[in-house]
Amino acid sequence: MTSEPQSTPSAPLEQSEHERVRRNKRDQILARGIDPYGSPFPRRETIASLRERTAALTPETLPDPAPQARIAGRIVLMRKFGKAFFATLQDEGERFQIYAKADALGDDYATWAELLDLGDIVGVEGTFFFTKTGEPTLQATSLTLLSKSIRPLPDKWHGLSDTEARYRQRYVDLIVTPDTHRVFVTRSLIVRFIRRFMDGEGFIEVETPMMQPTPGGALARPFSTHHNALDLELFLRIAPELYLKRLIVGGMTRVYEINRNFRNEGVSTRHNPEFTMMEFYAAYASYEELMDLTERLLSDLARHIHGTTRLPFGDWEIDLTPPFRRISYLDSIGEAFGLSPEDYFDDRRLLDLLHSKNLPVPEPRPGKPYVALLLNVLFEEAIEPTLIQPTFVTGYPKAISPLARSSENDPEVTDRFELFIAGIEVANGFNELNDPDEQLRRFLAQQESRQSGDLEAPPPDYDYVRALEYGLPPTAGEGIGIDRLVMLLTNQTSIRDVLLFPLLRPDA
RNA sequence: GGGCCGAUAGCUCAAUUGGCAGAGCAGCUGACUCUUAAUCAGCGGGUUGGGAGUUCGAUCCUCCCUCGGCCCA
Repeated sequence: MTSEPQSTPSAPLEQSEHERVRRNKRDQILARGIDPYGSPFPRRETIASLRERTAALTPETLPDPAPQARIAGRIVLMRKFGKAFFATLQDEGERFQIYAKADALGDDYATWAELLDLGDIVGVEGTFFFTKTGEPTLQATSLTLLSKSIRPLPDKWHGLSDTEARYRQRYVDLIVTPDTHRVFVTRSLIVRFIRRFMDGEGFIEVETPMMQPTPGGALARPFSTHHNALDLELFLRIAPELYLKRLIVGGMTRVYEINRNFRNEGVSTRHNPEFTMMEFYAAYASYEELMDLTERLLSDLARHIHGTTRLPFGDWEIDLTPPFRRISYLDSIGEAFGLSPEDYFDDRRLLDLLHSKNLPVPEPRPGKPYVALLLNVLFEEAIEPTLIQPTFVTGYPKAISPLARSSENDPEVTDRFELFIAGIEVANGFNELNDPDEQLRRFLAQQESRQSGDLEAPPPDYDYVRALEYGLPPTAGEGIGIDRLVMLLTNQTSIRDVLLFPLLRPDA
């Protein structure tokens, strides 16, 4: 994988001066018999480890002989003098200063002083010491070029602030924006913690198809694809729900899956066409138990990540200390607009209300009871924006919950909750419908909406109905949006800032 | 899909009532063996996102297009 001595750019005329200069330096390095794309650098210590190992030392307590170290990283700052230079190496987001001087490195010194650039990746072996300003530093006894960088890095002080460039060239963003690196490390910690938590709650992690012949489990338009060998139309899943419940039928009583869902819809600061969800199902449990579990998960998670359950998000401080507030979907609307329970499903009354409050009147949609759409406008306009502190909303009307089981107390509503934090929907859970005939009726109703033009209504999944016919135990299930959770815990107000590679149109 | 804003050197940003496009960093040359956004002296670097129009003259005004951001649906 080493290159020829001569520069072989794909588009020579488009090379910047910087790139020409760097390619030229690379060639000079080759001419001196050094591979500019060096071999592995074994037994390298991370900068974090070196820092930890020397944290307790001071210039007065520096032992003799001083500690030796062997580190590697990208040169992000360099200060050259005539016969010596300092460079700052970056490794896993951590920085460490190295010092190289002519009388210690001999002939090599001139090569490196002349031919190293910002952005080059080097390995350094040397002796730990403190400079006279007290900076912990590694004085190089040998220096190895591990990879020559032939493109200049962004401004060492201002970094990369062009949002588009940060998303398109995330690798550059990760090099120069410490916060970006921090967010994605935290994301990893969050997912790891959630897995450990779920394992501890007796769930087992499973993986179900991402490519499905019948997309289901949510209301959304799918992406479609094609399997050549089987000549089969397939859909990227919009949810794993129907497969996970098949597993409950099969006797796995507690399962979870953390994986991608794909929904063929627009992008916004809260939506990306592919996003990560955790879905989990617990046989014999109720949605109330899942609310309790969710409270424990989120508060433990916040403590694990932040050391506290209070965390900053945008202009707010979110308090994840349990218990979370719980409100009723219908009653919260009723209270906000002075409705009595007998008005909740009264089209005329709700329409008058929308007009009098100057709220948008929804277009009727096939297969959806109009009253549900009216209620939804009222909820989204008046209630959702007020749900800053974590709040469980319960008692959703049956009409907008096609997979949830009806409540025993009130057949018009379902045993369902949604969790809102900072106005963002973070979780959605309910007691699962386990009556196969009722499930089939709902599938067929959705098929009718589909045929009359509702592209979000999924087609019937007859095998799923068959599974229910074998008997699904009473089961509660929940989905938690991982990206949105990461946003909350890392104080990022755009989902693109918690996705390494958010979807963008191809570069012009 | 609609509204508003943006795209100028590798990066971060200026500028022009429409008149030779600038700075800092980065780069190059030189000086410098404890700097840390090193410093000092000098030098080079531009299809002003793409296209069309108005004009003697467009980075600037108009229109179309591309990409992005924010808000709304």
